[in-house]
Amino acid sequence: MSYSKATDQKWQQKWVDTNLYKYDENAKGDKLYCLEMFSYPSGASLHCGHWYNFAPIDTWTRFKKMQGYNVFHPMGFDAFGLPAENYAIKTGIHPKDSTLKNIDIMTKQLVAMGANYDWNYSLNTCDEEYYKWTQWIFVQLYKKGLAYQKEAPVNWCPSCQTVLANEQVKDGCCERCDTPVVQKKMKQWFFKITDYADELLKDIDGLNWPEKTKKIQKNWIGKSHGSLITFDIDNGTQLQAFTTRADTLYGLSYVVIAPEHPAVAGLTKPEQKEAVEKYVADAAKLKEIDRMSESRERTGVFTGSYATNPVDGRKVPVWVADYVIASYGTGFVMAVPAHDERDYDFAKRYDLPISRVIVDKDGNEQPLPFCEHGKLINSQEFSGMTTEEAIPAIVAKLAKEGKGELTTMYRLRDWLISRQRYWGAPIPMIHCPHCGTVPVSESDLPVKLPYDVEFRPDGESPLKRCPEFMHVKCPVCGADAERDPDTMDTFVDSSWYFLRYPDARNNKEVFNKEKIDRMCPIDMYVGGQEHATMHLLYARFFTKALRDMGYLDFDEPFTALVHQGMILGPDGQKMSKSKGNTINPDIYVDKYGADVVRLFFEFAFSYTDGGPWSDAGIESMSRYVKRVEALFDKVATLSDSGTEMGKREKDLDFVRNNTIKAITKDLDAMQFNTSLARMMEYLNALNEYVQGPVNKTFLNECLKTYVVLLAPFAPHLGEELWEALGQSYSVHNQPWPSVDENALIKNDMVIVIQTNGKLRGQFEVAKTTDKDTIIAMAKEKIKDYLAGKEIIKEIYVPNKLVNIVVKG
RNA sequence: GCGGGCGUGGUGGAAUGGUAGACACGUUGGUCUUAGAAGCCAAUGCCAAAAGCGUGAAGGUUCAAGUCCUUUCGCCCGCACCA
Repeated sequence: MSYSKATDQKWQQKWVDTNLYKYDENAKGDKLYCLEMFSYPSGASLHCGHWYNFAPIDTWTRFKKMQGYNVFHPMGFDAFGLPAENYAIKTGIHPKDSTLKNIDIMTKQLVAMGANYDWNYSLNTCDEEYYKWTQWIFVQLYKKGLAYQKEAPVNWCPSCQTVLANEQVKDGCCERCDTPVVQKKMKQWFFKITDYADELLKDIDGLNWPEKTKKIQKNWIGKSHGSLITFDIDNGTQLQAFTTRADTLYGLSYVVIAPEHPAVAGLTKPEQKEAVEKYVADAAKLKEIDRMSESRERTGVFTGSYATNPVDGRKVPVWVADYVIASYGTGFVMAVPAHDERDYDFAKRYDLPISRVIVDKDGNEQPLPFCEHGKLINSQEFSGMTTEEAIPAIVAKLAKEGKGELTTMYRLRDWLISRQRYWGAPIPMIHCPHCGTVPVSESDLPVKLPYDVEFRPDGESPLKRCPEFMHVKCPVCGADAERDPDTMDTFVDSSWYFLRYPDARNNKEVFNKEKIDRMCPIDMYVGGQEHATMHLLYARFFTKALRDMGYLDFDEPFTALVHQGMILGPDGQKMSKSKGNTINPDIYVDKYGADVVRLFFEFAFSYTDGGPWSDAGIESMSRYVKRVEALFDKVATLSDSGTEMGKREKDLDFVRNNTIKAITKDLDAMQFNTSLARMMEYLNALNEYVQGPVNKTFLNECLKTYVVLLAPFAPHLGEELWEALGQSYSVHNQPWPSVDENALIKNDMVIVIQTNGKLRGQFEVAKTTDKDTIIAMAKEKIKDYLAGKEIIKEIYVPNKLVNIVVKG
């Protein structure tokens, strides 16, 4: 026997011929919906990251199937997106053609991996049959008031030539291409995810997700408790400021408005006009990364206007300064230099008054700026109160005049989903000169993405240059109208794909409600951590919005979540073409077979950590496979020695059952590496057993157990060995072995001897031995250590150890 | 700055407060071979070794600490002018 790629092909064919992985929703067993994040059909082929995500989870789902779960495990493709479009611009190959070709290649490779997906449930987001429903959901969100258009300063990536969502900007740069992002004022479509901020935050606690990911989402949503305070401005208007420190209001020195704030022009007095306009224009030119820079000095200009402090009627100047962000809170803040670092710096720079109104808890004057909570001074009737007492008290006083309220603010902002690019789902909206913006009739969906389009990016959507696409009749009044030329962020496509899988061929509705409620939520979701604030947040929002519209009945899409680690290059660096340290798994599949590559990924690291690729590691798994085969070859030549079930057999049976027990537990927790370590130990025990006389019947049982345990890890080799044992197809339909607890009961136990916690020796005794005897035996064994020492205490941990506490 | 996480042999990595280093890789020696490779056998935390010392460092709790607590250093990640 010699496992190779040919073995893979033999069994892959048989699996297809026998429909082994066909999902039957009526099959018995508890439903288990397990999903890996679907992949983008990129250029060449499945890379190590895909393998590491998919192969171990394939093992896990096989294990769960053997345990009796009715496992639903589909796979699809996140097929829209910029890389295909950029590739098209470079090579002239149409995104649709390259994408469909890549999907075909990747599907073949997933089959070659030995994955157990039922392809009848597959989907692909660039398919009309799919994006029809993406557009349908957009229309439902629009009707529900959760999709709206707004002119706002947005993040613009000059390289990708499109706007980006906040979640797609990292350190002021485009998450995809690392180009510094600039702010641009544009009319764009948003999804009102902020309506769900509170629920998205609240429900995180109930999720079986990695704590870190939960924390990242909580921080991203960023709830903070504070107050809204209304200021009268001397131009007759009012402005609201959000603050967490209403207790410092008596220390107010000035107020600040963000340069992008629409009220800036109205506040600017004629004599300040030139300076303010220049400042606002300069701020607009700044790249996000420069504006965020810590080393930058805080600058601003006086608008000429004054605001009235609502608690004491004093007038304070209104400044415009870019240290205030238009999109957080109200874009207008009260400045208390004595108790805020930023305001302090600013006041120093522009020589604005600084007055202390907070002392520490003990009444001491701390150096300014003092930003901690404390006690109020110089604050009229509130003097002497603590920060915690003063905030509600001051807000209550303001509330009487309608000028204050306690409130919560979120960092989360609405999700900008328009993209000025071609390769995405068109936004199903029509702009009519008479009726305004109206949705496409549902019966007219999908709005098909035209094939022949000049998709060179120039800051405008390529679809704008396609008259056949743009010209349309208004669905309300029938007048000549225009389509929305933008396409949707591809994260929209992936925000609901997991809801489509169970009913992927439904052409009447987005999905059947009864079916989706039965199949969802997803019991186990596996994918990269980089989606913590993007995909995972958007998908939760979609689920809740669809629930509120009555299309489904659950609150959260992903009950449990696991992030696989990352596979690095052999040099320990992140794999990248520019570093030349990429590994193509195909080469190794050809040379060693898919099972060896699977085993390497599963054995080499703990799943959530990942680590560097290693040729030696692959080689070692190949040797393991050869050792397994060698054992089976050897046993085939052995004849029964006629031995009874003696000590050697009992010892082997112990290892067998111990292996079952350990692997059942470890695999459940996705600890593939330790599971395989147990398999190697079991193999070593079998090898030792076959050195001597064998009870062939018993040995065959042990080998059958071995193959059944191995099958989820190495599905092709598993079939081959199962066949070699003369068993009937398929090993993957075998039940997961159960532990014979009797076999784990040993007559003897090993007692460890310690003095003061230090190891001094060990011995074996019968399990029935009583405590006093064991302690006496232990003392006898280590009498040399005890000589001349005083015994203070004797500790016996049942069945485990004796610790003698000594002095001297 | 704030918030998380992680530091264990030459390497990847194991260890419900109870034998640290499972299982592998590598290395060394042996065996086989004309020779090499592969296999197989043995050894392998440090120290020549009895003893002793060992989980980034320093304290503490405990009969017993990689594991719990405090301080500290280093690395990684998330957020960051969020009012």
